Amino acid sequence: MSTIVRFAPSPTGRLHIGNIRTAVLNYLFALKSDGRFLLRLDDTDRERSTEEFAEGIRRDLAWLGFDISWQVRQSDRIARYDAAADKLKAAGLLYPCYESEDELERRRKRQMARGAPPIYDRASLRMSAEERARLEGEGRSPYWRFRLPNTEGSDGIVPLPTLVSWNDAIRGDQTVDLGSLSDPVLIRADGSYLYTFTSVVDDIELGITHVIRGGDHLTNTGVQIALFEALGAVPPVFAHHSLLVDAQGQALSKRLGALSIEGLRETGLEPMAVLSHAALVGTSDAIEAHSDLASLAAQFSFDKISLAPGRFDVAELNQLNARLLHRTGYAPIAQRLAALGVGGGEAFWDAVRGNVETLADARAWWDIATGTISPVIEDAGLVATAATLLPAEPWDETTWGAWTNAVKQATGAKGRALFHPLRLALTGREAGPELKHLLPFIGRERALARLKSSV
RNA sequence: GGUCCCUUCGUCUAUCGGUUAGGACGCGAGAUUUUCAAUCUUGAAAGACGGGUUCGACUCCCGUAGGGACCGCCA
Repeated sequence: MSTIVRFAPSPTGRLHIGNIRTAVLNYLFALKSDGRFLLRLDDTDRERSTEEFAEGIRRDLAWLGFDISWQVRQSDRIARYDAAADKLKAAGLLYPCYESEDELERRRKRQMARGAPPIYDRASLRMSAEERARLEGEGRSPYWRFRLPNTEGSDGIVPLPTLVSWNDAIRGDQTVDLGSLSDPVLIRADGSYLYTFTSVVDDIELGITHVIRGGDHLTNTGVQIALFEALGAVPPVFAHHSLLVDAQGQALSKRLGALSIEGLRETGLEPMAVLSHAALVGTSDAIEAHSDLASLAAQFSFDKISLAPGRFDVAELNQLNARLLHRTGYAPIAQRLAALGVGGGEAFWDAVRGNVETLADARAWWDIATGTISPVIEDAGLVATAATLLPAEPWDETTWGAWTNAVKQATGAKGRALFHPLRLALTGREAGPELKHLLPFIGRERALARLKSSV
């Protein structure tokens, strides 16, 4: 059986680095096992899901370089959920409940205050048919709960400890006690379905073989395994990775806009830098920039994924991005450079690539070379002398050496005393690419003007 | 309040009872660049704490501390 995995975000917000970690882990596993990757938009929450977010998610994934040619959305699959729900109702595994949300909330708080677990007491399950009829007569429409199989040996109502276990591809043997959980709500009072249910129905019908998701779903998995079985299906393999925390070790908040993929893209990061970091953080592999997904996939393995929370550090991501760019040749990015208005072709890129953190920095260097800058005159005398010694054009890579030697002879300056004032006057910057490479792009006219800017 | 998970150099981690505790990033130094940045080489740097078990513990057990997840008519 060939591998099928899915990434199932809900279009209630933009993707952030934590989501991408889940996405890339799924994607790499599919790639490595020659399987398929499904993008499933979990949009059953009508209140919060929007088409705009759905579009944003697709854009983010496309930018990252995922092949998202196979997509489904849960809002298109309601008939499937209806059928599965009917099946459960017929088997007496889905029962109507009539408490209001407020009532449930109050009840939970009371239980917590008493130090008791906030578990639903199955009050509606104990209800007589007459009572149900009366409530419905009043116009109350029920919401529906799945009756967890945790009453073996009891009266059928009182839950008993019931362990569900599975062998997690990342965490090893896991168990969840269904006896300590509430019967999950599967259908809202308005008739819409909840994730716990739709996810299982889809996983069954779309033939998902591996569910790779965050550890925040660990308890869901216990419930969902019971659902798979209630629907007569064999559960897929589950793999729960740890969640990401920020550089301070705090939980990654979805509110942090800068960590959205959109935000990362806007700051000029390369997709492969983001992907490399997302795939490698919290694994035993070195965090280094890979140039393509295939190379990341080649070394993917569940047992390399740590159980401890992964630490996401933007500074590290920037570093990764810089290193990726440093070793990127001209051809793959020629178009993007042109789009940024960077000229000079391959020679210019080779001159500056060691000094860029993002591609936009190449534009900054192009502007420094060919635009208007504010020269910094550190040593007016030396700079003035240098101006008079500028060779005639044409200039090439040997010009810098010949010129600085002449300046050295004339002034006696050498080393830092010679080069630092020249760099400051020519570029206005403390650090930068080798001037031997940059000087030809500045050209004699601009160089002369910059050197003479002190007078 | 309950259940579950995690804790090794600054960071991400290797080790699955016996190691000089290894690697990667970052940091320091050297080389190179007649300057800087980039690049290359190299160095420093670690088992949360307290108890056990054992000839021997980073590794197994218990406790403490810290962090995380879940306990929704969210996903």
